[in-house]
Amino acid sequence: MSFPDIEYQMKMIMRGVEEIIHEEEMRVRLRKSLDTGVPLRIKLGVDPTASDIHLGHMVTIRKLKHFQELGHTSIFLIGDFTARIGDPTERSDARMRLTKEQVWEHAATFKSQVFRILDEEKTELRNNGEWFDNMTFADCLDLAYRSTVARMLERNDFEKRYKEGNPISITEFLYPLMQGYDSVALKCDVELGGTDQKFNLLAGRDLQIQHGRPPQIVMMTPLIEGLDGSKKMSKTEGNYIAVDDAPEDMFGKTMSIKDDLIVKYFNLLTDVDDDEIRRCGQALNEIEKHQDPDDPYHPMQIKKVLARSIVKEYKGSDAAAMAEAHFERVVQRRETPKDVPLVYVNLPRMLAYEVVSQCASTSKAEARRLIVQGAVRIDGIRVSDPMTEVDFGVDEKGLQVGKRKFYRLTLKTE
RNA sequence: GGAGAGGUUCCCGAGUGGCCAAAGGGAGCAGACUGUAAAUCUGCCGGCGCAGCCUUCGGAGGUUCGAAUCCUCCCCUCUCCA
Repeated sequence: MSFPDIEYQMKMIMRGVEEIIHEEEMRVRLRKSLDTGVPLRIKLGVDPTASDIHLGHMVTIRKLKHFQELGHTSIFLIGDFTARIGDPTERSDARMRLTKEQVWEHAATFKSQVFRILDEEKTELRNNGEWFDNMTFADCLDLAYRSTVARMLERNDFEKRYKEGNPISITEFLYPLMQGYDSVALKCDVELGGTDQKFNLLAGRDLQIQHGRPPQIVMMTPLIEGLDGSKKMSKTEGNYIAVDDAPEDMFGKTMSIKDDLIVKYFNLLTDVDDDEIRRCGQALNEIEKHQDPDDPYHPMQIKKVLARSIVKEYKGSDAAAMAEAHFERVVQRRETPKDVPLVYVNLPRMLAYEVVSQCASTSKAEARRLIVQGAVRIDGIRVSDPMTEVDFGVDEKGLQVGKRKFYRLTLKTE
């Protein structure tokens, strides 16, 4: 196996990396693999605690991909076992325990999402149940012996929870050790993670040394802010763009990020080259010079480029183009989208709120509110009385609820 | 094992016998505005056959005309002592 020269590799690897421990070790490792022709082993572990992979995960997954493209061995580790304990990172209270079944369900959907980006052929897909499932209690004690309570309490998450009188389960103390042991078991040269993972990542180095192996290099990527613009993108916050989102949603959600985040998103989620990103950043700092909406450096145009490249990466160019057209049509021009789902109704005449409740699957109270608030249009005409009667004749009726939900209604005929 | 504190609607958190479907904040939704699904402002924010009724304040019983609020038992969490 041959690899590109070290400086080229470093450039690829280091893009968007916030911290590396240690850069010099990385060079030494790369040198060695270049000399011996043996690829490095790069690990990224993800616990299947939820079924959606979102762009926050993709920052590290894309990094894994970069290594893969350079010819190294990318290991995607599914934490099927650790998911049942829960990573205490950034938690303010103990996690709910998941059952084995839930975990496997999530894991299955993970794979399909991850391999949109990673080359399945070249990826070493592992799960940590491989070694943890068969550990004896004695093995477990041996692992626990490797650290101390004081070390654990050094961690901010724990210290804070402890001080605030929130519960910390003993198993959560075990978590960093388990993640670290993954690195021992997989003989990792490098482990990737977000900056919030520092403690867990470093645990891997300690354990590797204790097992007489060279410590892994730890590479941390920045956390990416979600749609609310301040909190980190996460399932819990609901501020995320999911890999499985429909192309239009993915595009629209990207368009809704704060302007300040554009450059960061470019850096971490696209392969757009550095110079171009710099030009965009420059333009965003001088908005007054780019007031013409057709100017390619108008903030909205820049954001469209971003949205397009993100959607393209996961859904392909055609879908990206369609998503963009959809955005222009529905959001910018406030027109009805092209593909409106057809919904069958059972009765020839219904009250407006019943129609809304049925189609948009809201409660009836919610439907009434929406109507009163002016969110509902039937055939383009705003309906403001929930008790308005709607007749379903031969023709379809168009229903709009809020800005983004559209339905075509037609009477079900046997 | 002993002593104390606490578990409230999606989340945080107020409420200690009727005025409580339960303050306030966050999230969410809607309207206006906008390059934008941003920001801001305004409104909504348990359900239903909706001026009324039903379900909710860890769980199960009980007291009372009436309970998130009082009593009993149970479950869970935290703190201190051992």
